[in-house]
Amino acid sequence: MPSSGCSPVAPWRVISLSEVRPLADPEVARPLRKDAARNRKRLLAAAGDVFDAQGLDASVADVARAAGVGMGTLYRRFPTKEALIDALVHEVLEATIEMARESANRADGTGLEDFLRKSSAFQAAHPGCLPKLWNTDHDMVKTARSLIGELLADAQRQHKVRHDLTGTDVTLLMWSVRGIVESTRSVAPTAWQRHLDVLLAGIRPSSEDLAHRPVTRKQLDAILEHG
Amino acid sequence: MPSSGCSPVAPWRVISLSEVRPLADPEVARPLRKDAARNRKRLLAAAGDVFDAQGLDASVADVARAAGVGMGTLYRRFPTKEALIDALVHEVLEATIEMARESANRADGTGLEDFLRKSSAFQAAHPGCLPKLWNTDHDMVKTARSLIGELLADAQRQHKVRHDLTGTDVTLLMWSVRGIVESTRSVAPTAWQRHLDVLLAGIRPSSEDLAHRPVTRKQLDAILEHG
DNA sequence: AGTGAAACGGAACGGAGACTCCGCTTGGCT
DNA sequence: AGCCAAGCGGAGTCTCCGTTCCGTTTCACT
Repeated sequence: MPSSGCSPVAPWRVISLSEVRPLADPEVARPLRKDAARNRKRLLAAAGDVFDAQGLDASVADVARAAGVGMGTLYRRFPTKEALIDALVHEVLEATIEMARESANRADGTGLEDFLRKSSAFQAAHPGCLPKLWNTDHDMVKTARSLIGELLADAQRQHKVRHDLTGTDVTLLMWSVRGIVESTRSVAPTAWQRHLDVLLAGIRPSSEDLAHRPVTRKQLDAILEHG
Repeated sequence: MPSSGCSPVAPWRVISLSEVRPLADPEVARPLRKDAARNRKRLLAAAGDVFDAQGLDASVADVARAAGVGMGTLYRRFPTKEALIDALVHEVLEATIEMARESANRADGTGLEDFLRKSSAFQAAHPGCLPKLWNTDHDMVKTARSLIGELLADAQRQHKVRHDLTGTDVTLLMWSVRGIVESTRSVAPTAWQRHLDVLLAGIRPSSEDLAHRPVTRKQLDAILEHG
């Protein structure tokens, strides 16, 4: 069947799938059909809306309805509800990592605070998947952590934050903001800003050290496993 | 039917029910039969254990089994799962209020920090009902808030905490600790202490005010309504 | 235009869990 | 001792929700 005399473009060729299937497994994968790709985007957008509004307990049927597709479509694209949530988490983590990279460009010691303010704002704008944000997607979480570690080190070099602060402290700080966002978003959507003010005041240099020992990295890793 | 010639002690008399039925409605109520009172205590204890271990998603059947009673017994004592949780919340809030009163006796400005450390420790020891702690039982929550307000005022008078801190800030602070307890209890049950260290550092007097406006009392009240 | 693999919709399934019902038991009173 | 309201256990009901199945439709390639 040599139609045009050459077949350099086999039907199974792999070309820039990252745009269409950001979560594709490492095996050979076909690009999605146009309608399928469109529905995948709709589903993710709808899931974000629905979970933002109702929390992760919202039913997948609600998501499918909001996306204007049937259950079958949803489940062909995301094999379980968890996979759907993971995809949302993936997006938020990706954005968070990007923000950490941008803040790192400052290198004047203000990157950490800049990052904390921006990433908190982003999370406040995407509250739906917050409960799962730091309990999944091990690799991205670790990437984020190491970037945050760099931001922290820089801030400490420039004497912008207390010397006894650790990376795990900063992680807890972010979880703390997440908790406030979750608790207050319905009636005081910007309350986290005030809370972050207090936290930032708490991490500034001080003559007296924090009274208790920090959490170890290993302990936080354990949360990822059986979160 | 005058059996003993007098009936000063009618079967419906109301005597010191608070011990047996702390949540009894304001209407006329009989004391519980001995076995019923015993089972009520067992149920509350079991519910605490089960929810502490598995979270509020644990099934009521698990609670009944842990208490060694049947479903019927559980539901005669607590008409819904929510009522059972409310009873637990009630206990924790009661203890919290008591702690606030004790701390207030200091009146040397250290009461607030003392209260925050003790109540956090107590909550960390009873994590099961934390998600509902501040969303139910309006009256007790308001009592707690006003006591906290007094602790704060005293601390500010003695220049132990920053002058621009409000009662709502302290409330958010407690919610924040709650979030950290919930997130870390499985692998780092004392992590909240370190986090509280940071928060306490953040509320100490400072030359620069917090950047954002505090949440209003009214906003926090709204959370109680439709939590 | 024709074809078939991929995708679609939504009804049906299965399991989990909150809650109810009812026949049996027991504490507390006379 | 005897009565009976109160209490008890736990099987059964009902609803909700994640997931699957399958007949129909649509894309994409020839």
